[in-house]
Amino acid sequence: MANIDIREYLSAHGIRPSLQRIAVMDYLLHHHTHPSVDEIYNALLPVVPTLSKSTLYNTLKLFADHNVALMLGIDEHNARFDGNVEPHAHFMCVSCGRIFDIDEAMLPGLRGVVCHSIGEFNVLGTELNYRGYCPDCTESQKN
Amino acid sequence: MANIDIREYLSAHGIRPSLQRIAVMDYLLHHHTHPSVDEIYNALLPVVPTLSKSTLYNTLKLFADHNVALMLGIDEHNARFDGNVEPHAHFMCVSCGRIFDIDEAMLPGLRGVVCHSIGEFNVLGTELNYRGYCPDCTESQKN
DNA sequence: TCTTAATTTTGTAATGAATACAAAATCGTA
DNA sequence: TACGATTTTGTATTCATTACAAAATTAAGA
Repeated sequence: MANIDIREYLSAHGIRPSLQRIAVMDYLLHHHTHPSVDEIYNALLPVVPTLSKSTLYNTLKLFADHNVALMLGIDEHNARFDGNVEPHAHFMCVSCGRIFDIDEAMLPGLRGVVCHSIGEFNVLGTELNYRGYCPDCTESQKN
Repeated sequence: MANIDIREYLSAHGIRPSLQRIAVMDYLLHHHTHPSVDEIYNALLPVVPTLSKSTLYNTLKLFADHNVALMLGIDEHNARFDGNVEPHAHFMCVSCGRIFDIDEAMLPGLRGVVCHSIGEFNVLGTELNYRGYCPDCTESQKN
C-alpha cells in the first residue's frame, strides 16, 4: 500500500493524514507482529527522528477510536496494536511471547461469537484471546 | 459455600488455605462483580485488618496459576478477577463500566471457540471479551 | 502572501498499577 | 517446644500510560 493510499485510507476514516500518522499506519499495515508502543517507536525513530512517545500514544488511541487499528489486551504488560481490523482472534505463546493471528480458516467457530448484539447488549467490539504454546514451542518442549 | 468447603476447595487445587486466601476466595465466590485488586482490598480490610496489597497480588496470581480464579484483561486500567472458572465470556459496558457474564445460554457460539487446541497451537486459556452498551445504558441513551 | 485560528506534535512531569525484596509472622512437623 | 519452610507484610521501585502546556504545523480567508 503506497503512501498516497494510506493518506486516503486515513482520510476516509476521518483522520487527518499527518506525516506521523501515515508512518504509524504504514508500519501497522506492513508488520503483523502486534507491536507494542515501544516496538513501533524504536522502528519509526530512524524514519521520523522527531517522533515522540506522546504522539504515538495519541495516534494509536485515535486509530483505535476510528476503527483503523485494534488495541489488544492479550499482553498484560503492554498494549499491543494491530492494523488488521477484520474479525480474527489472537494467540499469545506463553513461552516465546509471540502473538499469532487466528482466522476463521483455523477456527471455524469464530463467526459464532462475532456479533453486534447479545440479547439486549449492544456490542461495539469483540476480542478473543488464547494463551498457550505455539507450534514451535510445543515442538521444542518435546525434546 | 462455607469456609470449611473453601479450605477443601483450595487444598484440592494445591493451595494451602491460609486465613487470607480463604477470605479472598470467599469474596470471589460470593461477588460476581469482577472486582479489581482495590475493590477486593477495600472490601476485605474490615474483615482482615492486617491484609496488605502485596498479599492480594500474591494470592490472586496464585489463584490464577492454579486455575481457581480468572485474571481478566477486559479493563485496560485494572486487572479484574473472577472466581467463576467455567467457560464464559465477558461484556464491559463503556458507559457504566460494569462487567457482565455472558454464558452459553446467551451466546450459543461460545462452545465453538472454547477448545484445547487450534491446529498445532496448544491452548491453555481462552478469554472472550465484548465492549459496548449494556441494556441499562442502551435504554437511558434513548432518552 | 500574510494573518490568524485550529490542530497536531513534542517534551516533561505526574500518576498509579504492579513488582521486588527483605523482615516479620505463621505454620507444619518432629 | 524447636526449627525449617512457607506466608504475610510494608516499603521502595519500576515503568507503562496520562496530563499538560509550549512549540510547531496546517488550513483558510483576506
